[in-house]
Amino acid sequence: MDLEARLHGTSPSEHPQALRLWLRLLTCAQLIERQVRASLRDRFDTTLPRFDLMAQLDRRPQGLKMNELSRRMMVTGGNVTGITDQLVAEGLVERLDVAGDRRAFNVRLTEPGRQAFHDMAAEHERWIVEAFSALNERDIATLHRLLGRVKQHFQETV
Amino acid sequence: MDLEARLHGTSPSEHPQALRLWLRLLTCAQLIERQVRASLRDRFDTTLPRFDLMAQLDRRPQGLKMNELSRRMMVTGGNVTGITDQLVAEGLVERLDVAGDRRAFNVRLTEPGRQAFHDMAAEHERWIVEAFSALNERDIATLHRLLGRVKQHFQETV
DNA sequence: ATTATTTTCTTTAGGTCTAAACTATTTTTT
DNA sequence: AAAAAATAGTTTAGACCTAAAGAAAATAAT
Repeated sequence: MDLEARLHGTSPSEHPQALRLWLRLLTCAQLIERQVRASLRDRFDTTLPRFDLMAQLDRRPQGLKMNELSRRMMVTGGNVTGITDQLVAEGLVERLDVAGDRRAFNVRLTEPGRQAFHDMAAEHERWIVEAFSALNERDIATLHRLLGRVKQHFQETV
Repeated sequence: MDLEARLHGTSPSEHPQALRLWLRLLTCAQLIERQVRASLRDRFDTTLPRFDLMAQLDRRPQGLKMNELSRRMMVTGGNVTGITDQLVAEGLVERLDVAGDRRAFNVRLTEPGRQAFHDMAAEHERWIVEAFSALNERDIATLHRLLGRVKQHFQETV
């Protein structure tokens, strides 16, 4: 019983296939995201936004500026401020002054933060692999390619 | 610039394809959902949860009970209470007593609510068709089928 | 029949997110 | 150089959502 239920009982042609696809896409995303959130909470006592922010930082030893984090995480700046505050309070990331711009700073993982992230990331990866384990490599590649077209079209036209 | 940015600069094999697929799926869902939310606000001065609740009710003239709405919308009961309260206040839905169970009631679209929903739904459908317009019918069917497997696997194992 | 359990819905407390207003700084224009 | 505009980040008000506790009614167990 989920979002797609609202289409039950209608003839297949009554709604465009695109609408059915949208509800299914949303259902899949919500199911997986919900499970990841619950697991992060149960296993590591943390949240998805915190994990996401650390993931963005993991590959940049020099850190990222707040607005870069905001763009990459697809959330508002105010939101990044709040999440960063939490992580700073826990000692997992730090704010560093940017030379030549006193408005900005770089946010960077601390060493404990990097270690904590790696522990979480390894497990997170297993959850995701499991979530898609009904598909073989070829199916995954197909999905990835088709969704790539959706994403590109969206970014070109909006 | 989006969620997938966190994978840039890593070799393709460093992360499982499943992880790359997950970030792309999430990005697509967020891009589309965000656009739908903004359009619902700009065009109809309403929100996605309100639209979703009305969509669930549209096909059931007799209405749905709160817990049925909660399951179908994939949100908590308390949340449904709040959204329903708003819609009742606006005269778009109504609570009706259930014969033989004084705890429950059916939530049903009023006639103005049904009309308002149909107006919104027609436009909503166009937004979604546009969002997936980079794909042909066959691609859409493929995506729908593969995501169906993901959904089914998830519901079987979790 | 009475008690215990379950079901249905609401309330509460708290976390998350957004949009918009705000502060401080930098860049551009004049 | 001074004013205007843009940029970086924070704060605020409010909508949304959850988990957990609570209230009322129905069902099951004894």
